[in-house]
Amino acid sequence: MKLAYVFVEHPILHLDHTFTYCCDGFMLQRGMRVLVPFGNKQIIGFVVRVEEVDASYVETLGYTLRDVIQQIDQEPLLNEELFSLGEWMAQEYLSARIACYQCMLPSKLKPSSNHGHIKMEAWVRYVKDASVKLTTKQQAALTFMKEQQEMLRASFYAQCKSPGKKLIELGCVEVFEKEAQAVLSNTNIEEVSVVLNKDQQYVIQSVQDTMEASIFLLHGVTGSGKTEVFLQLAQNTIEKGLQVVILVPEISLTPQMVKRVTKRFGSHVAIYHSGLNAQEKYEQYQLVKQHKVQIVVGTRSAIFMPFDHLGLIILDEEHDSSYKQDASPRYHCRDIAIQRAKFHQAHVILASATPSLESYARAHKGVYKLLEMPNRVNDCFPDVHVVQMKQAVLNKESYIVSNRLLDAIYDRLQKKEQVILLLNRRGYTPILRCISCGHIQMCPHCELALSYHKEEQVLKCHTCGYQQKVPNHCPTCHEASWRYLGIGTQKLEEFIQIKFPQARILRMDADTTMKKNAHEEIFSSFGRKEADILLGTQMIAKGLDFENVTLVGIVNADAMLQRSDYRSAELTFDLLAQACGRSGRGSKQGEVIMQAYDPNHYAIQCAAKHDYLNFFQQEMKYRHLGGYPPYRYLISFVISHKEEQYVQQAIQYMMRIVDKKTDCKVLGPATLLKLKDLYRMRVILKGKNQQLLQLYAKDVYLQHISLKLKAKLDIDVNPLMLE
DNA sequence: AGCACGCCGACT
DNA sequence: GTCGGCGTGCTC
Repeated sequence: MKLAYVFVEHPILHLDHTFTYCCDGFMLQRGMRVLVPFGNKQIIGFVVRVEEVDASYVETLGYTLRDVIQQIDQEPLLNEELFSLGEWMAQEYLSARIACYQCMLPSKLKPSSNHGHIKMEAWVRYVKDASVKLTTKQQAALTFMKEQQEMLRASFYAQCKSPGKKLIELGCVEVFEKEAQAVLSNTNIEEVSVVLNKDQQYVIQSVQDTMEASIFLLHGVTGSGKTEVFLQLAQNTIEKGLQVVILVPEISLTPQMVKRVTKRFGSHVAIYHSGLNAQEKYEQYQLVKQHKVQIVVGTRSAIFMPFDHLGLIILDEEHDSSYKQDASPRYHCRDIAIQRAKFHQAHVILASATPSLESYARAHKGVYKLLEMPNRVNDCFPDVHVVQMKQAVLNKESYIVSNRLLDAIYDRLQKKEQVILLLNRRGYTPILRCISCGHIQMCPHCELALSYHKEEQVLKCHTCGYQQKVPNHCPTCHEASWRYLGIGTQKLEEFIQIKFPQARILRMDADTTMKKNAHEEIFSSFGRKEADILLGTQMIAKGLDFENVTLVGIVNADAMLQRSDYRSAELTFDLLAQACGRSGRGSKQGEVIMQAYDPNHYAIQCAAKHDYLNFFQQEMKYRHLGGYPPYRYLISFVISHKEEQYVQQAIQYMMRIVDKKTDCKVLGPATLLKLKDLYRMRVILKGKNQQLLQLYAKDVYLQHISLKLKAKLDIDVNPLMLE
């Protein structure tokens, strides 16, 4: 008797073990999907092992064996490398194995009941010559098909019209079904003769001269020509017959990377990101699996593409937090990249102008090889001015935009140069407060103030999406007077428009980029100089290259510093440094103006001086004192439920377990803000030994499951956000 | 995650 | 006396 051990489709920890089915009569292999009975439902399972046993063994199982209903795949979906990667992820991030396998596959191949069907297309192919006499046109059509062998039916009809149909009737040409395939980019490969500068040559040489597979940290300032280095190394790798993956944080924000790679490598490139629909993703996936492309450019999930001879992994903007998945399995793309590179003996290049402290610390210790590109291609950094906003307000200047920044904007408008204004807050004003009683309008589902959006005349919750009309009267004291506190992108736009009525302004934030391709439209419109000022949230600070931009204004440079997160200084520095990189990329000198209430903070000072190393050293001191990463590892546990008492209960059980653990520190329990009607509490384990922490965490979740508590437990290994 | 089984309140 | 609430437990 043949048994199949399968994981079922539900990604929950207490189903994270195999279920055994009889699979006599099926040709099953590890890595195939099957339809199985589960309770009184039929669901998808993922086979991990097939075993031949004798009938007597089945008696000892203690449960009645049921039969596999249907075999879904004829070939395994995952190879051994990806299989063990999934297992490793489950251990590393304490998540259900099936969740790991699911996130490695495009949704059409996912072991889950709601996977869509693969699109088929009708094709025709040549079969045989005719046994009867053909007309001249029919003969011509047949000769044509004989040369083509096969083609899309629609194209065949368009080409050969009714003689073609006759050939099908005669059986000379037959119709068959074939999976729809991605059309490869037919961009003409641009012949380039790039002159590399010294830094670029040095980096390329260093990587190429390193024989054993290594991890490099490429620290290159914005505008230092990193992309050209990637392209050269990719070229070199595919010439050796190996595959390349280039990872970017978000495709919609980095259209220029895609453009440059496709220009250079044309039809050798697959693009993979969340903007594609399920069919498109499936087609791109197949391109890699069938070796039709050698290079993939994509976001986080592209790291799971079915490579089988990977030679180079590039993680651009490696510090970016979108590399971390914020749902289970909470993996970091960097970890996966390193893991896969280890298997393939491939190089990894982590690149950033502002590397994460973790990566830079490792490079310092020699775990990663540090490569520096300290110079800009055009050899000049923008001038940076920090405006002390306290002083500006005392001078009776506007509290939104100081005179210094207004003057600079005026100057650029005169010179027909472009301006980018950054304000990390969307909406009109973030808070609506009653003048007479001080009541603040809150979200009914979250413990957060609602933001006022003037355009739509509504109050929005930026966390859960709740919306309501602005109430006429204060619900507490029934007065009809509101005060609008703070400033968002809508209000900034209005303010700037009043100050500069002739200026053409583009606003870019979550509200203006709702629909597909909105990012690209806004960027390309700005690139065509259809606007003078681009203003928006942090999404405008990343990776863009507009040579006519000579002024970047950061309206509230220190807003992020007010957050309590241990990474707030790092995030502030990153944002400011990235924003500085947007100015003066062309031939003209660039300028950056930062407005801050606390201009002496080292994050602002270091960003203003383009001094990463100084920032790194100061921030490391702070992390050392506070016992934060990269000196310690963290694992966070969040308990949530609609009813507060169940959260309390689960936390108490958890505290009893973690309090007994040695060699680690327990932080909390801390009560988090209620979000989406869920009460939440968090406990953090902190320690020097990551493996030990993971062991403890496993213990916590096993006990949590066995106690059958109502509250939900969420585990995050190496959390990036503690707020 | 579903879903059936099981024990206590408002209805014909 | 029954219909149905959602609490508890199981799924190879």
